[in-house]
Amino acid sequence: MPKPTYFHLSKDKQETLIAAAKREFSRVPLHEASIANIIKSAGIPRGSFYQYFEDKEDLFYYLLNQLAEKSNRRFISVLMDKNGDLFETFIATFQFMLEVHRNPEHKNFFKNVYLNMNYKHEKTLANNVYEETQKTQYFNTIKLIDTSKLNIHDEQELHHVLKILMGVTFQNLIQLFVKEYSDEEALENYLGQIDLLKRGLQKN
Amino acid sequence: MPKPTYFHLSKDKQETLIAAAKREFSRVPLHEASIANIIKSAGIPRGSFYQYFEDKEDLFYYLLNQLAEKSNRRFISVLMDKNGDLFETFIATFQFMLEVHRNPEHKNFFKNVYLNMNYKHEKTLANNVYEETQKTQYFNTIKLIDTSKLNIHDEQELHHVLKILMGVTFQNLIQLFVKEYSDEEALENYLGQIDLLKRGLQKN
DNA sequence: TTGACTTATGACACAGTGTCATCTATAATC
DNA sequence: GATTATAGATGACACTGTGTCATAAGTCAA
Repeated sequence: MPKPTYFHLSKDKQETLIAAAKREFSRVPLHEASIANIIKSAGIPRGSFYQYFEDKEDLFYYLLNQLAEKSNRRFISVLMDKNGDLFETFIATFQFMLEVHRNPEHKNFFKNVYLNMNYKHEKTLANNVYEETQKTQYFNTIKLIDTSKLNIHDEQELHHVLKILMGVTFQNLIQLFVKEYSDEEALENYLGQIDLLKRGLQKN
Repeated sequence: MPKPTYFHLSKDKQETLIAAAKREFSRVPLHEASIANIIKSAGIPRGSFYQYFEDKEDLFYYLLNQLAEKSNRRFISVLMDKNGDLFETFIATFQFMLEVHRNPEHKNFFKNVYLNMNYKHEKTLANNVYEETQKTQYFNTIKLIDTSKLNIHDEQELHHVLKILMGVTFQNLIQLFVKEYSDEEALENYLGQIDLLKRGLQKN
């Protein structure tokens, strides 16, 4: 999290900084990004940067979290629209992600995020809110799921299902950038995998 | 790949270098590792390093690939032992991985690999051989799979199944380090997820 | 006006990278 | 055996980037 000083800045200055950061993180992935570029682009001195953030990563994950929050709020609202149908929700979310990632404003940023997706990135994208509210958020979300359509016996298995769906979804988003799939190809692959997951991998 | 000069070195010197690299990559993940430490530990001058490798990453992926090759050869031999049963093979491989990762010789190296697992790491671990032989390798492997037990209709779906199983397996290995699970807990979770995958996530 | 506190600033020390001119060893040719 | 060509070794150096810190500048309450 940014230091308190950052939050004392005017909304204007905050946004200038975030915009500069996004520009740099769209140019190159986190580990290649340079603070020098961000401050030059934001027009602030080096010392100031360290008044606001611990380091590069602090800023990056703050930015990523902001974007993730939007997606997660959307995920929840879709889940409600679809009356708790988890598969429909994941598919609609995947389609929405395809749109977001095609948007020039976000394209390169997400490309750099997904091609360098690691545990910490994924966790940030998957958990929208900071620690205190995390558990509550999780329980609120799973309460919305219609478990009657799922082949599960307990909450543990529901958790497994979410893990699997999340994993497959991220994997497919990564492939989108790696293989440079068209939206149609990407969706076709994703639907194929979701379908396999639904009906089971083993012949009965 | 290392430069030709590296392969002209004596086996002895090659191993010294690899050992030094492994030491450094066990200490910290790739992006925090320093060439300065590796050369100090291997006792070679800085200039020599660049005679042998493009950069840090070149050395890292060469090392990771070496270890991955071992695992993949093992995967294939297990697949044959299990008469092409993909689920049994993945489970046995997962168990073997638990053992490998508990081994002090490898533990910290793999911890750094898995906690910073990204697309490129995963690809290296999943494809044992360098480009020329990759496709052949893949086709040889899938020929060993007993597809009669799988709920699939074509090769495309077989590919999906492999993607899904790989993804879930890596996810669980990452969790092993993130959550610091015991081997028993890790295996229980993995078996739970594989079981769900086999029987399908949707109630029929 | 003063003191206490917060924020701003850029020079600086430090760490690490990749290159290159120069030296050394080894092999090939006459 | 002398000479030339080729490959390899070496470490000083230029460069890029990080995080810190002493100092300056605001801000606000008493």
